[in-house]
Amino acid sequence: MATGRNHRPATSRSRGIPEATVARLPLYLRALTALSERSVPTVSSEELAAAAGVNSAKLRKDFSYLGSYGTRGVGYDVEYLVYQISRELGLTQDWPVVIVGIGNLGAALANYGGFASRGFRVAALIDADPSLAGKPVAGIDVQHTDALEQIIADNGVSIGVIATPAGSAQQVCDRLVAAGITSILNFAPTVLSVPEGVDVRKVDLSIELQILAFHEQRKAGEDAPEEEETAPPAAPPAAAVTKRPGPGPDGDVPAVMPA
Amino acid sequence: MATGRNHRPATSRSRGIPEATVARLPLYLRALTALSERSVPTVSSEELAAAAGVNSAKLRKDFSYLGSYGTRGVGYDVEYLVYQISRELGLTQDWPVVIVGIGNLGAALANYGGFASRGFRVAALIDADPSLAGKPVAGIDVQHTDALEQIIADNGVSIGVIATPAGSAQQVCDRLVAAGITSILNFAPTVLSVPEGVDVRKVDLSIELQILAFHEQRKAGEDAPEEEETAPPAAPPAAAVTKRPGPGPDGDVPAVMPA
DNA sequence: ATGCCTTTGTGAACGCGTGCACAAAGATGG
DNA sequence: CCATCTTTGTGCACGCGTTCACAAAGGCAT
Ligand SMILES: NC(=O)c1ccc[n+]([C@@H]2O[C@H](COP(=O)([O-])OP(=O)(O)OC[C@H]3O[C@@H](n4cnc5c(N)ncnc54)[C@H](O)[C@@H]3O)[C@@H](O)[C@H]2O)c1
Ligand SMILES: NC(=O)c1ccc[n+]([C@@H]2O[C@H](COP(=O)([O-])OP(=O)(O)OC[C@H]3O[C@@H](n4cnc5c(N)ncnc54)[C@H](O)[C@@H]3O)[C@@H](O)[C@H]2O)c1
Repeated sequence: MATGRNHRPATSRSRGIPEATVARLPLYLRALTALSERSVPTVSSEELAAAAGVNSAKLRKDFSYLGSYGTRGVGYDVEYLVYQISRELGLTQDWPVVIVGIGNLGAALANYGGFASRGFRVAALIDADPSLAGKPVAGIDVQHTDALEQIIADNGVSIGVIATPAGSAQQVCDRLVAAGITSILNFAPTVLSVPEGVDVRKVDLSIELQILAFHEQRKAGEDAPEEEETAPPAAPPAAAVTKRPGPGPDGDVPAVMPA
Repeated sequence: MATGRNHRPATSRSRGIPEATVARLPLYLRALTALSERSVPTVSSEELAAAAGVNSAKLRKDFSYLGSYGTRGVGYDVEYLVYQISRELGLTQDWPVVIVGIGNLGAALANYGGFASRGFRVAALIDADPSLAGKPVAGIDVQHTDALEQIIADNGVSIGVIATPAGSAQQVCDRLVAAGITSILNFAPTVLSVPEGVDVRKVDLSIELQILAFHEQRKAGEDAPEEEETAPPAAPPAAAVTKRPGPGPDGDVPAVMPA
């Protein structure tokens, strides 16, 4: 996932809904919404699971955390389930969101229609660049960072999106938190440190690609076991390479430099 | 994660590196690169773990899967570790990447500098819109979808990025796979079905926000324990007769998929 | 060399998530 | 009302991931 991972350890479970289940609820909701638009009245766990790309047993267990909303022998009422999941996710209310850093990515996010379609409303676009201030992006005037605190307070914003360069991310984060933001979606490739009670999720394209590259390399290595490294293994750390776990993934073993 | 979760179950483990560890290696690599640029020679697991935002024991265990690259009493050699992780992730070679769908998001991705900084090279930008063909984005001419297969074959591309609307994603995916792509990063809000051996990771902004909203709602609920449901819970499933719910319950989400 | 101090590497315990498999529940038909 | 069939809801087992805690390893000073 492109999704953040380390969330909250296990402070107090929110009424018994596992984090892994919460992460899948939007997936189910999307599939259910599609069914709803096709006026499908009911759906079985098997069908819905296929549409969401998960195991049917997992789906049923997930739903069991929400309550017994299905009918045995029939399935789940689509409309009813859409409502229940929406309510559980807090989508029956409107969530004003501020986007900070209106560059390439920030502008794309502002233009993204998928925002509004789920109860998220772009309350403001904020950038530190004075030349951007006042200019409209996606129909909303970009505002200067100076007004950040005021905007958040006036609109009761609790969710912020950071799309600034990595170097500014922590600073922006601190200001957002100080202003009352308690949930942050971070696109900058940095680890943000936040006080207790503030949720941070990160989206890091670079990490996703690197994970793909890892598996890609492994696939290639299986097909062609005879692979030679291009660059020399660099200098080992002085004289400390003591042991190696059996045969490495490929033949490359760093040369042990005699002390 | 914003990252996809369900990866490969346990087909054939890459000889000992857990998926969770692989997902953290880029994080370590980023922190190590920063240290390297500051010419820090060695780093302890405690320091590095803090920089990467993880538990130090976890970091040490992660590294133990790669081999014994540390020195007890001292720590890890930064340069050496950078190389080892880069090699493990397959970043010592160049990975040509194609981006399909050069709209708001695709253009932002094309302009993203973080691509090239890790060995990923944008080999081509592809879009179905004829009016885009030939126009330069981020210094690269957009090419029409017709040339997709040829581009992939000519450049030996194995990683593809999908940034088209959801409705086209599966179709684009199928073409990519048929052309030889074996790793896909999907930004479209759809479940892609791919044959065995093809890796898919998804980045879904909407899902991330919904997860944040869930926790946000819970925080609010804790502060105000006396909260009664605002909207009536809609009609229970009741009799599952051929009831066709015309106008859905008021709690129904708008849910309009952007075309 | 020897002893002390720091830090790694890892065994083991634990908790979470996943998936199987099935009993119970309800619908449906006779 | 009963039989049968479908599908839910879940008990249970298993494997993965996380974390603790500590012995071993190495550096460094004496
Ligand atoms: N573009 C992508 O596809 C992409 C992909 C993944 C990650 N990212 C990350 O997202 C972030 C933004 O990327 P981008 O391509 O849009 O960069 P960009 O340079 O185009 O935009 C950054 C914007 O942030 C503004 N900014 C800088 N400091 C600020 C501050 N302190 N307060 C408010 N605004 C500030 C700048 O004025 C600029 O408009 C970067 O951290 C990048 O690494 C981008
Ligand atoms: N913009 C965002 O911030 C954002 C965020 C999250 C997810 N997404 C998703 O990313 C995708 C792209 O978003 P966007 O805002 O860039 O949309 P967009 O409409 O601006 O761009 C889509 C592009 O894809 C091209 N396209 C359509 N069908 C194609 C096909 N079959 N083959 C090749 N190209 C095709 C279109 O010509 C267009 O240029 C969407 O699925 C969207 O839901 C976007």
